[in-house]
Amino acid sequence: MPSEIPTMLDAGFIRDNLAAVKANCVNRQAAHAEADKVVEFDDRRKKLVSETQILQQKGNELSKGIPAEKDPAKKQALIAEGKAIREQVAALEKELKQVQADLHAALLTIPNMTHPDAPVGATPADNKVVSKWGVPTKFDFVPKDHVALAESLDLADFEAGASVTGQKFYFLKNEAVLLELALIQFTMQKLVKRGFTPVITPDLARVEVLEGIGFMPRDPNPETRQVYTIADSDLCLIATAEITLGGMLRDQILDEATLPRKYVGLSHCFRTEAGAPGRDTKGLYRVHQFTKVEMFGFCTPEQTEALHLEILAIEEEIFQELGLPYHVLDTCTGDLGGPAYRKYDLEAWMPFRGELDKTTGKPTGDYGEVTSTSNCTDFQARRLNIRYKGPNHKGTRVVHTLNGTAVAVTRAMVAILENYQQADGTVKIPEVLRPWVGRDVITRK
RNA sequence: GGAGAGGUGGCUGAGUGGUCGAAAGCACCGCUUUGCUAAAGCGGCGAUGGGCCAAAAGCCUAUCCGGGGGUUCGAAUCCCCCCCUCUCCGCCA
Repeated sequence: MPSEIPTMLDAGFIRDNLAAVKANCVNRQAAHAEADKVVEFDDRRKKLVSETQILQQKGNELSKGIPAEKDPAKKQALIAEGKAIREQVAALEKELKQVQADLHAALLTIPNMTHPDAPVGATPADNKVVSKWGVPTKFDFVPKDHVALAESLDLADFEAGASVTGQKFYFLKNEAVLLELALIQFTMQKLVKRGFTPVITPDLARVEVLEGIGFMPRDPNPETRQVYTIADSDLCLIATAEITLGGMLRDQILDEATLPRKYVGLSHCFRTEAGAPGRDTKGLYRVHQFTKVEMFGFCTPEQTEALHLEILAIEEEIFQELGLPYHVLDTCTGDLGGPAYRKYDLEAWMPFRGELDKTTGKPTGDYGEVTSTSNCTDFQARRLNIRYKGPNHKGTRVVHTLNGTAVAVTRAMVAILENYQQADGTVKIPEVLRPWVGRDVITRK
């Protein structure tokens, strides 16, 4: 058979664990998941495959005999018979192709399985706080939000961003520029010391790579499509370096001795923010383009849990060293994306998020997502066709992939500006960034 | 962007219509020989799907020579489209 279309979950796995898969789909709020269809299509596929193979075998044997046949009449008869077989095979293959396409479409509706300890729940409200660090910042003066700070300290130009590119684009200026570069340096240096290989990735990638990671760039509806596509090409602007870092090793067979492989990638990220119209319209919290340093790991199933916790620990360390209060959420089943087996979100304290206080009319402050880390097990690697070979098993096995944000610059900047502001309107620079920013405080020009 | 060359197993590389999944070499694994090392000899060594088997081992079978389509009883080999790499030229940060 022509090589199978790589699938997200393995159809055989779904067949063998149908009840568990269906229960998981319910927990994941995947109402449109078609697990039964997967089994049905896969049955038909198998049947067609073996029918085709029997015919092909017949045809192969026949062909083999033709050169030896000396009698011209008999030879012609054999050729005619071969022709008939070829036509039957072609018909079966056409049918098979359709079934494979149906199967693939059904498979796309099935999310990854879920870590047994992940909280079961429907909405973000069911995410479970698993740890907390620091104390939400209190001010003994009237604080400003980061937009006001950026304006008074001349750190960003949102009007110019809107004018040149559009709403939710921005120019960074002055210390904000140095802050971005400092955040990159701070995290890169840390990760390199931890054995991560630094990478600067392309900011664009092919549609197939996006799909392999779990994005849906072919979403025909521009109202819901999450990524920007480049006209007249099969390229998209990447939404995260997870896409390019995962794609980096696609179609490769890795040596088990080289696992786990850990990379830290720098890229720009582009997001249409479809489905979030009117949310967080001001400032840097939700923007169409930002810079991000991303961790990405390839490992064996045995290593996957430890690597996930390692990535989470690094994310926590980064925010501890930045001195930003945060908590960590264990993402509930209903809030996990398709590819994630388990996901932790790290949310930093942001004084200007949250509900408006009814008496003062001012925000009460809330935690806002700054980084996250997902263990995608073999979900992405199966589609990207990334496998490994080792001495203790025959053939190849699919690797596991994990990702985590080291720093998403704009979100970190929101947290820094708002938490580090002082009564005189200046903003202190977190200690660990000072060597790269080159100063201790951001002051009025 | 223009002209040319080329994409074959982990690597090098032969193969231009039929016992070719593919010579040979390297690498790798096993065995033998040899004070050790080294070397030599012999053997093994691709992926994916399907089937047999309780399962593993093993066996059988189909498909895969950059990707897709076509011609043919039969394609690595012929034709078309696409992608990629290399060389030269042009352009350019």
